[in-house]
Amino acid sequence: MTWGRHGHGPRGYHHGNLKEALVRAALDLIAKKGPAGFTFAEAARWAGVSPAAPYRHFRDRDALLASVALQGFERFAAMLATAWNGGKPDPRRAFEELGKAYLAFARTEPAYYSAMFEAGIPLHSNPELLAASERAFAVLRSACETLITAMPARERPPVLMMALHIWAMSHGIASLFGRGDSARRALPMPPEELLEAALLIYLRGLGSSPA
Amino acid sequence: MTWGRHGHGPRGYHHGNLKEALVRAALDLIAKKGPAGFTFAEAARWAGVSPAAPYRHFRDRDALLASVALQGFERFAAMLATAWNGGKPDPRRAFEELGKAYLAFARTEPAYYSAMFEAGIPLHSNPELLAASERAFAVLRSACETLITAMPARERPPVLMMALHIWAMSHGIASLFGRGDSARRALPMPPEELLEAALLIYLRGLGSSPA
DNA sequence: GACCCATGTTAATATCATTTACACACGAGC
DNA sequence: GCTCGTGTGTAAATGATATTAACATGGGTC
Repeated sequence: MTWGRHGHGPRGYHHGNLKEALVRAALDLIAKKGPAGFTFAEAARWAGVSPAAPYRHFRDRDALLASVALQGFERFAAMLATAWNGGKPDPRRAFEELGKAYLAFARTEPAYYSAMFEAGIPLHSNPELLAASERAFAVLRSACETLITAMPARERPPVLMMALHIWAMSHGIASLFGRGDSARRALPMPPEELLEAALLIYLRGLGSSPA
Repeated sequence: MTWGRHGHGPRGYHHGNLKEALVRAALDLIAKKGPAGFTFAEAARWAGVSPAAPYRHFRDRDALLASVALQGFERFAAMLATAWNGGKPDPRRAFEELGKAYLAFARTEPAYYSAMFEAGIPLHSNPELLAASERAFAVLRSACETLITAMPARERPPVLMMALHIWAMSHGIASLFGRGDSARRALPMPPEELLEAALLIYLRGLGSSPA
């Protein structure tokens, strides 16, 4: 009962999958023209339905964007969790993988990333969205927790602070330098290395590394 | 020859200051409804001219946005330079002031900040804009240089890398947590403290701080 | 004092978001 | 098998927007 609907081939009066198709269409359009260039009507066209059809599934344009962001946060959390992999083989290496995964997501899924962080969607207006973003952040936080417990008690920073620092650094690098073609600035090194170096320095600053 | 033009009082056929008035109007509108909600027509209305008038001064909507961003980068650079103040009274303290100034700008001038970093304007399409952003970055970079020269030769990191790290961290905190009302997340501490702590840890990680 | 050009205006086109009234179709119940 | 109801689409209408083209104004120049 699920077609694919990319504009080819006829279909009945009912689409069968409009909601999902619209999310995918939004992704493609955002990827192509940025979150601002994305248009409700064009998403409908791409899904092969009339301009009014999307309103049966989303209250308005922002609701569709929020849906994209929600799915984005879910995949983001999953990708981060996979990279962290419970801290194996060892926390430090897993932590590096986590950082790489963060940038990889921003680079390979710029549309999701845009919807999540740049579309200006108020997280607080949507409990599901907020919860999904919390789940993604929780991965980072728990990774920090693991790293912290491996530190001498005297050096342990507040978990939340450390997690926020890591997140801010990752997000900063991702949004300033981490996008494929629309990178805001030329870099002397790939973003991954920049982040890796930052994490090393930061962790050393916490005192968790043998000089 | 410069009025104020806020919709009050008559004016002749010519405005006299349209270009500047439009930039200011754009600022107000962006502040009020985000860069996406800003509309060319509304800016014209606010300036008291017909919807077509702005086209005499800006190629299109994006050009106006770029103008706002340009002015933003200029003020940003000036504000950062003032905060850094040549590294006085001493580099470490001045560096902290620099960080605070970064966040203060994002908080007190969210409209500029949005136009500069979130409106999706391609820096490369506009040499002036690129140059202005370079000037702002140069302040940060030169501050890093000063701090680095004060470090033991053995510990000195690459200037550019350090500047990029600081910028990314500041930008990350500013965009994730640093906006007045639209803050994306509740924080256990003010953004300024979060950034200050991050900078301390980072600098310690570089080895520039006496343990 | 006539003219030019920068700067505004009006009018027109095309596209959007969004709403309302209407159409179809599949499934529940008979 | 038939009928009705609800979930999904469609068509048409409204009001706003971006952008362009043709026309208007008026201050400054020669």
